[in-house]
Amino acid sequence: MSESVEMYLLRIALLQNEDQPVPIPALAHELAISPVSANEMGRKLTDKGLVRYEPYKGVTLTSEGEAQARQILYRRRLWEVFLVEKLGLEADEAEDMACRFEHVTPERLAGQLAAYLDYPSVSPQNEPIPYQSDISTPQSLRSPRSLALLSVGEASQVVEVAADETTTAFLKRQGIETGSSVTVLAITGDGSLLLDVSGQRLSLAQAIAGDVKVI
Amino acid sequence: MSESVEMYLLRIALLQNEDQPVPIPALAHELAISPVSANEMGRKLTDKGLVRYEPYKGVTLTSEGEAQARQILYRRRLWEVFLVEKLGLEADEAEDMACRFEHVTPERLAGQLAAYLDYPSVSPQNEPIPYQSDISTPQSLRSPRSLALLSVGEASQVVEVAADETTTAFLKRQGIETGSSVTVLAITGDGSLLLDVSGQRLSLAQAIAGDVKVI
DNA sequence: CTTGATTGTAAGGTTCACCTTATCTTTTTG
DNA sequence: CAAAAAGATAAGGTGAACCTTACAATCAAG
Repeated sequence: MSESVEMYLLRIALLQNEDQPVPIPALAHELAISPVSANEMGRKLTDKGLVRYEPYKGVTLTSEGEAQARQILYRRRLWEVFLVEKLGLEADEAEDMACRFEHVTPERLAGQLAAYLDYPSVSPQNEPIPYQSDISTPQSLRSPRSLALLSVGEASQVVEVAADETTTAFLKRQGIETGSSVTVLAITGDGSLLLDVSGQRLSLAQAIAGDVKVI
Repeated sequence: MSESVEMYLLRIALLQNEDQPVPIPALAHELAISPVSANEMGRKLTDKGLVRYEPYKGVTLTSEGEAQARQILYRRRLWEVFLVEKLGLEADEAEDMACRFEHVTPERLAGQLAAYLDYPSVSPQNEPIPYQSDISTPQSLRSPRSLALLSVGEASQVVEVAADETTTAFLKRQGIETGSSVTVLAITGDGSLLLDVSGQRLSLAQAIAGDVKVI
């Protein structure tokens, strides 16, 4: 994987939230590259199976692409920690530098660096560091989103229940609280959901599903 | 300056000893590049004023080229120290990695790294680290060699005394230890040397001179 | 001093990641 | 719904750093 492919993947990962595809022009702008070139690269990445490209919508990382992006981000963040904590750089300089190092850091070395730094969990800017052990939750690169936004078949982990006390307590009794896993089994026309919560079926109105944040 | 230009310069610096031009085929071999390409690059470097190229002889660094090579080597060695001492890599792995980092390390960062490492004077393989302030001693790019190999008039710095304890202690009393400067005043037929060690004269048998490494 | 081995150079090709210009096609909006 | 704006794509180009093949110049050794 070339350095520029890595840059594309990482940028896409950082821009893509809520599973919204990243528009090519936005990507091009971020990477300071012409839209035509970004489009071209978009197709190359598609061929490599790293990205899904819906014209006029944008690109989305495949799980393969996301795994790669995660790796790169992991390296970048570790280097940021090193540069700031050990060498005393400013956070923004550190980001620039880390951006160079991330592309020349093999897996093993990243591991050794992580050990040296005592496995920090966040970068100097408080961004999370995606360790490989988190591979089971590839979506943790993304921000939490509402349960109501999942599509049928998607499985997620609850990270927050932002409802009133009664509702929260009710959901907890149904097995929905921070940390629990849910799978969307069905979505009705009015937006209510049928969930699988550790083997139990649960039906939720959209209004309530909207208060449950998952990653 | 591109990465590959840097690789050429560094390789030339490391191969070039005693001001002998480095033959293009040798350089090509070291860099695992075809002789034709190396020749082409030789001319490019000449155009940039980094190298002097005498056909059928080889290339020699200009002072500009040497300054660049020195910079790169400085970065590489610092990274080697870091990788071995802090991350626990083996010396040869460290060299490989350092070789990647050296090209993405700006001057300022190198300085900060040097400070962090407490300004080491040699790499894990005991190769000298050419700090900018050493510009007056261009031979420090080269590897340590035995004191016995110097010629009359040459001045050098001791980097290692690889002798038994008694000898090492004796030499230390005579002013010969890591860091001291020596000048060869004379060489006899049997290979023994007359040295100047900070104003004092000292005569050494070849057998002993062979154990003293200088740069 | 010629001949065979080195070394150099010319010519043309490849890949990568860019670029511009020009021509669609789709989406958005008045 | 039609026109303007946004986005996609096609075509062709650039420079860097490689490559191979082929031929020319030089050197070194008999």
